[in-house]
Amino acid sequence: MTAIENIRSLRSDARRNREAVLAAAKELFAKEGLEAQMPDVARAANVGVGTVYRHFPSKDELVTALVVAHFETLADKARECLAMDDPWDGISEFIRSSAHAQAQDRCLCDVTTDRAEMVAGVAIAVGMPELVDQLVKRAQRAGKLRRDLTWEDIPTIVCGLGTTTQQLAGPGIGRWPRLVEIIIDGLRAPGSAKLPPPL
Amino acid sequence: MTAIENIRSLRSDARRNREAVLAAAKELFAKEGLEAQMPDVARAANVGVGTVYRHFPSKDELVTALVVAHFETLADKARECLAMDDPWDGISEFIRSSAHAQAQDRCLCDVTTDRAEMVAGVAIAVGMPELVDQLVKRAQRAGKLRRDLTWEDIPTIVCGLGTTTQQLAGPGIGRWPRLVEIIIDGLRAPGSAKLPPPL
DNA sequence: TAATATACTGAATCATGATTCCGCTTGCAA
DNA sequence: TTGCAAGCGGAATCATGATTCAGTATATTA
Repeated sequence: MTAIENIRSLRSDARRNREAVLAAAKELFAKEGLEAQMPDVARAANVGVGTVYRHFPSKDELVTALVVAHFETLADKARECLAMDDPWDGISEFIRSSAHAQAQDRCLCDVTTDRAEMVAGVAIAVGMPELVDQLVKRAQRAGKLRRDLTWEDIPTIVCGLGTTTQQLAGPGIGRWPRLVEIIIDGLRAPGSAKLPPPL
Repeated sequence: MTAIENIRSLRSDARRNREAVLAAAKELFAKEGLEAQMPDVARAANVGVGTVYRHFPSKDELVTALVVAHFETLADKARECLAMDDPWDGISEFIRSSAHAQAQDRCLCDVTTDRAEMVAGVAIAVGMPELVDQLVKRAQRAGKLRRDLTWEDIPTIVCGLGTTTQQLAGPGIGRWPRLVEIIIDGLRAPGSAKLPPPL
């Protein structure tokens, strides 16, 4: 059930292959979403299907591994944002960067829809809720963020933006980062500074 | 390729069955998304699989029929909103109601991701772009809506909100309509009226 | 009400993709 | 340098779910 236990104990070639599979999977799933096929992952990693399965007993486990990696990175980003001087820059930057990550990874989008519980579990495991809550509270204390926002609203906003932003991109590609900014701007506390009305 | 041509020319039982299939499909797909299975649709409609296929040559066509129905309704809603006295009430109400519709229909969410071109085609066919553009321009002329918004931004916002709103609902169910309001509020033109800061 | 074109049913068939499995390699400890 | 446990490859197998089709039923119409 569980994937290979201790990576250190792996034979050198096995370790190498494992990395190759993860890298290939990350890229392929990002591009094609959950639809990406195991044989293709194997091919992309220059490895047989069997090898993929040796390291990740099922497609699900492989996907989960990717999600875990993503959230670990995201948690780092959150800590980084928490350390920024300006609390507003903190959350806004966090939202911005997670939305971008989401928008660049089709699999992440699919997964928040089709494997919601798994994703929630991973997010909790890396301490996301606390981190985001801190980002939110901090910005609110500073009077920069709308008071009626909860940390739970953040993933919803991020996923929503990232997800559709990516799909509907076809016609208006390049326009979506702007949309992210618009939404972020809309989250400011009513009184707080706002860019002057454009044009 | 095309489904049954002239509904009028159908035998009475055929017409009845067709309706039953559509109704069953609408409900089932809304609940289970694109994953819903044809045999289940048949069962739900009290009909054999063969009958489903007689009316809709493929799952794709069935789904398309549902999407068309949805957009026809949405276009009506848009026209209705265009007729409202206050231009701001117009788009905001339109956004609100489409987001809700989206949030209530898992299939709609799947489809905007997996069949983006088809959806775009249908939307264009019912005249959505023009309608939304009018809603946007009208509100902007009245100074109520951010000037940096394009009609293309609206579907992105609506789909994003609706989609994730629905999935991540588990924990914070009941909180999502509020989120829609927050986003809508963020779309106001910088100067225009805004509710006083809550609490 | 008889003839027949329409429609219906659902078991059987197909297609797609995940997963297994077994004979062959290869890193590495002795 | 050997021995062999750990790994590998990839054709074969399974599972799932869409789609077909041959036999049967029923509106319709003359």
